[in-house]
Amino acid sequence: MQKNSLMTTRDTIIQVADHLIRDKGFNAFSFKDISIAIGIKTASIHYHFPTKTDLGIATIKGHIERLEALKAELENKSPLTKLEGFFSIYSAVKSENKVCIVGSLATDLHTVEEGIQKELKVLAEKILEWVTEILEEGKAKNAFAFQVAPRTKALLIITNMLAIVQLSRLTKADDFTLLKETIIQELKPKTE
Amino acid sequence: MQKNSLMTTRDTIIQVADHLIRDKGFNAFSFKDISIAIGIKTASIHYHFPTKTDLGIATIKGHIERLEALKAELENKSPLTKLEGFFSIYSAVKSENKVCIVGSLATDLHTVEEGIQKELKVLAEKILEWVTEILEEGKAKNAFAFQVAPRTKALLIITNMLAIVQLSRLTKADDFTLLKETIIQELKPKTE
DNA sequence: GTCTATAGCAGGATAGAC
DNA sequence: GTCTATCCTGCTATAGAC
Repeated sequence: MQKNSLMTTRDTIIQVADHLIRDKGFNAFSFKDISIAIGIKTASIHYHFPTKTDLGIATIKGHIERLEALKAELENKSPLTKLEGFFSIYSAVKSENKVCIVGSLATDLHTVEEGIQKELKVLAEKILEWVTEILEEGKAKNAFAFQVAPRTKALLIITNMLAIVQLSRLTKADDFTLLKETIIQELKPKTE
Repeated sequence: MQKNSLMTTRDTIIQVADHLIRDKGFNAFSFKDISIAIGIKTASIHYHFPTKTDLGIATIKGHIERLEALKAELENKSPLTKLEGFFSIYSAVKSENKVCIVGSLATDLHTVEEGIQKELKVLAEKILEWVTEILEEGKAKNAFAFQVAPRTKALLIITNMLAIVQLSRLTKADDFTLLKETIIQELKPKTE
């Protein structure tokens, strides 16, 4: 990863940290990794982020911002387009064989400071709310058919995505695409 | 966790390591943690397991053994009983607010040595095979109804379990039970 | 804002006594 | 099989020059 000249050093650090967390986990990445990746000394990283916790929080906040932006961008689109937009996040994750930030930090939850835990809970709730809304709208418009409560269906779909990027590191990378397409297919109303 | 006098020191170390990995992650637990938990010095742990990798491999092998034992124990039971047996693994995980060993190590996969990666792949494949078999049998006996291929349905169900123990650390602990019961309900054939 | 230098600590691992 | 003592490495973080 090379520092893009259009980005601030601060944002570049966050971007590299994000990739490292999702590739190796929060406890396995070091300031040295970032230092090497962007050609800056570790002491300089501390100027932008006094502690590793600060960097972790900023990384999660970045995800929240991008999620809000995606949601706003798709506001007037169809429920199916919205859901595909949500899935596109995980397609990008899988294309690099990384994992979802929520899954990565949830497994490390009991080792990170409270600031990170709190911010992660905000992100998880926002994801769950958005997918629930998409499913509710889809059902109301007969774009989707499912029997359980929208929030329950959202949990089922989110857990499918969150875990398949992890599990397909061990089974087959293709299993990601298989699940993504199966989920969309099963949501379509049966024409009888 | 206290050393049970009926267990060998070796097995006690594995048991503690397993809990630590699923609570904090492989990179966050230390020999010192085990040392404190069972009242033995870290150097003594190295007598049983020369390296941390050796301990990690032994921990995964323990899971494989218990999975095979559970599978054998349920061999002559109904598909529903088998599936509930599989879910009981995750109920136990969730009751301690820990996560599945597969998810924990999959997120750390790129930081562990090849021996651990290989053993984890064996475990993941065995889980996938078993659940696929249960679903195939259940469909053949009209105990379960589902539209997709058994292996695909197994992936959907396993990812639900694997991720809900992670995600419900952030949303609600009850979400685990909600998903478990929803999955069983949805598998039941519709009586029309 | 980035650097050099270093403090201070914790980790995995080993040697050798008992 | 467990102990004490220690090595070496890598980590987060800080001080102070430029």
